[in-house]
Amino acid sequence: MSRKKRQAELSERNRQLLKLLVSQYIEEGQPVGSKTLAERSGLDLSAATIRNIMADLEALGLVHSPHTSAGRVPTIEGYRLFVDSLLTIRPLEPENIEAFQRQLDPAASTTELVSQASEFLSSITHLAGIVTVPYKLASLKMLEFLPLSENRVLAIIVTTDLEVENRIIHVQRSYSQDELQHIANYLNEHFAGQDIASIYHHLLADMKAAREHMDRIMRTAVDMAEKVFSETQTGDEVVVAGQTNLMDVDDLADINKLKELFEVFNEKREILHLMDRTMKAEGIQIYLGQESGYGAFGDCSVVASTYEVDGQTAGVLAVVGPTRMPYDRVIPAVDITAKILGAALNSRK
Amino acid sequence: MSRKKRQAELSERNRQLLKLLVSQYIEEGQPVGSKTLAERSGLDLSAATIRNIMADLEALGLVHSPHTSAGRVPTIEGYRLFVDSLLTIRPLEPENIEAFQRQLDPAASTTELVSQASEFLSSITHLAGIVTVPYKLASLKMLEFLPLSENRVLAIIVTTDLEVENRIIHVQRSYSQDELQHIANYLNEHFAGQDIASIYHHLLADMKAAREHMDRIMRTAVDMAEKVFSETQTGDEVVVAGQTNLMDVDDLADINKLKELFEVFNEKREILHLMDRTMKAEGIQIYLGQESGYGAFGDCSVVASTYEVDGQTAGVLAVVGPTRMPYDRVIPAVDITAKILGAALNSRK
DNA sequence: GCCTGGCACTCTCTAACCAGGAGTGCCAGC
DNA sequence: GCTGGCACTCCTGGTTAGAGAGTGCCAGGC
Repeated sequence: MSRKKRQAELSERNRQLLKLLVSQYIEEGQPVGSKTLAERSGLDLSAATIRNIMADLEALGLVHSPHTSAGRVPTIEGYRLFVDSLLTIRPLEPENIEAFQRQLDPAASTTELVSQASEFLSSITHLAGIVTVPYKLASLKMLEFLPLSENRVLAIIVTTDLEVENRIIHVQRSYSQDELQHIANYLNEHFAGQDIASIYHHLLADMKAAREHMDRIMRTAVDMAEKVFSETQTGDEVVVAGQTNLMDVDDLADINKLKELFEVFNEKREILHLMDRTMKAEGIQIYLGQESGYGAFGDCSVVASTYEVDGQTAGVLAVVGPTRMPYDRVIPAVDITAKILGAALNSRK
Repeated sequence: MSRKKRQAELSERNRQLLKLLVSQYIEEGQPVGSKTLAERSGLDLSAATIRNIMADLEALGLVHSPHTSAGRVPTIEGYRLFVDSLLTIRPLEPENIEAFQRQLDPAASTTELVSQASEFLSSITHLAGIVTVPYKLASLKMLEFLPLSENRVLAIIVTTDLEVENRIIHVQRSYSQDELQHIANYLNEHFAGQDIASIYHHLLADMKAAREHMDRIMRTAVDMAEKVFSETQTGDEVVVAGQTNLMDVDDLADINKLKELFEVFNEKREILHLMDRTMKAEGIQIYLGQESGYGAFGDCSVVASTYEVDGQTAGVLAVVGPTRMPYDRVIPAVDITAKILGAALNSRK
């Protein structure tokens, strides 16, 4: 009895049938029955045989039928096997890629590039696109302090990627414009051109080593810089585009589910978590349904990839859609977008 | 025949009945019939009499029945009359107001305050809140230029409301850091402390008058300032909160309608249009359904109000929800939020 | 002239029912 | 190991019937 094969090997033929079944289901959204499968397999097998095979696949937990007399639908495990080893990629049309490349303005700021990438992802897949802004990738161009009332100072940080960030920091006493200028000059001399991340670490070393030899102003300079850059570390921004595309997806017709999902997008916390996990991996990651570990992603899956700047992974970009999404298109879309975004960010160094 | 009354006066009794009908419908969401109305009117009239009156109201176009044997539902005109002259306001609980006031951080930046206001609106009404960031309200604290490659200059504008804006402007030739410093000094001397709007107008006058007497550097200073501030004029930012609340509203169950609506929120153009119209009016404006003139607002209505800073209308805030929304709560919510936001912005001058 | 109870009528809503169709599992035979 | 055949299950769509809600109109009363 083939039923005994259990976890054991899956014959090439059965793998092909599973592949067909999953693609078919992804396309039509309907449970697929033995007859259709027999017709389209090109394997010259009868429906009855297919039925036997299906029973095997079901025993392996790869497919399941919603009720006795419906066709089969892939399970999460079925999808897993499909995306991991059965899928044939359908590359994007060069026109689309070129259009995207043309549209990217090399003079634009980082956030703009990121949001263009997110838009592109969502428009090409008709799903939701997510891109995190690059993590501490920029280096410092200029630092500036402005006195505010009551021991507060406004710090303005301009980075080489043309972002301007501002933070209000609280200090021990109030400083005059001149003092602050002095401090800023000192810090600019030392840190301009360095990348933000290493400034933070460099700085700590400096501080401990040289503290004795500094005058009071220099010490406060160091203290202030620490405050400024420790906050800057948290690069928790993420740009979501095309959420509304998900409202067309009939697998996500349940308004309440959809609401939960949208709230996750707004909250951004869970998203960041997931993006963070992706950061640590390599290449394209696919989180199928509940696999992601977030309840609200019920029938949703995520195709994510890191992107690189300067040879280092700088951020993550992803597409969110129903588990029943055209992976053969979405995967290359994510892949190419990651490469192009990385290149665009790189070219501006 | 009372049917002849047409546009003529509406007896006090009939007005009361309309009021009851509308409130009842807003609460229950079901067409309301003569029997319920007779019971709750407190007027000691029989259902049959009510029916006659309803027929009159229908002839006046204030109510209409979805089909022969359903109760009556208010028309847009019916709602109009209701909100304009029948409604009894139910003020917010002081606890809620105080909680909001406590939560507003006077040290926060303008955008933060605005988005807190938007959050508050949406949480108190369980609908979507919209707040525009104040229009040219701030005055200039400091201006700074940084040279970029290829005739581009990064301008950083810090305003007294602690916003930091940056623009990339294109210039005729490239300038050195020193030249730019020079220019910035000149502009800061002249414009620091002035409000952004009047700088733009002031400046134009200056330019025309004094151009002859300036050296070349000063002239370019003026040119650059013009570029910077002309772009700054467009204060087209708007903060939307609680969109997802609208997904619970059963009047908006149609996913496609909802999608259109969400896209309007994302686009922001139409929203800004509407907010702009509100800017020009005074007090609370209510746009019922199609009245707003925007198709996507099909079954939605908007309760909007300007808010003032420094005695001048500075921006608009609004609640968007189904036309069948509890106006008696939403109106005071919008009203009080406008006042509190205005006060909070004012206190930071 | 206004209000009322009564009555017939209309329309929606729900449940129930009944094919028709699709797909299955199992079996016996090749 | 594959196949056709067959009985069975379950969903689907359309139809029907009855209940319920509300109406419009009418005739009669104050």
